[in-house]
Amino acid sequence: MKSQRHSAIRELLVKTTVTNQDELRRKLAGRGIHVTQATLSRDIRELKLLKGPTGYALPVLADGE
Amino acid sequence: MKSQRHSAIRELLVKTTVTNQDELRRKLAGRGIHVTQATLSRDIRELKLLKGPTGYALPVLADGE
DNA sequence: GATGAATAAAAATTCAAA
DNA sequence: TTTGAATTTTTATTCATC
Repeated sequence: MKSQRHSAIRELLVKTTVTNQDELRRKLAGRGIHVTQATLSRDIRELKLLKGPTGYALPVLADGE
Repeated sequence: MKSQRHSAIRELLVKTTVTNQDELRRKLAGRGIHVTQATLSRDIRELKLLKGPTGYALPVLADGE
C-alpha cells in the first residue's frame, strides 16, 4: 500500500541517510517493502522530497500542507 | 572564473526557476558564461544546492557557512 | 489508480589536458 | 586546480499490465 510505504520512507529519512533511490529501495526491502526504482521515483515526487549534498531530505511544509 | 560563475548561479536561482542543469547552462550562456554540464554538476555540489519538485534551490546555511 | 520493465533523460564521475 | 569530452550512474518517464 502506497501510504504505508510513504510513511516508511519518511521514517527512514529521519533515522538514516539515503543517498540514492537504490539505497532507499534496499532499506525498504529490509522492512519487507519491495518496490522498484520507478515507484520510488514517483514516491519521491509525491512526498516532495529534496535531494541535497547528503542525500534525500523531507521538505519543510507550510501550514496545511 | 569559478567564483563569478557561482555568484551568477546564486542570482539566477533567486530570480528564476531552474529545472535542470542544461537549463542552467543555457541561462548562464545568456549571461556570457559558457561551461559544460560537468562543470555545473560540480558547481551544484560546491554550492550545496538542493533539488526539489520545482527545481534547484539555494540551501539555508547555518551561521558561518 | 498503482506498479514494473524498459527506455529516455538528467546528473555524477572519470580521465585527459590545460 | 579547473575544465570538457566521454562514460557511468542515477532518476524520470513511457508503455503495458494488474
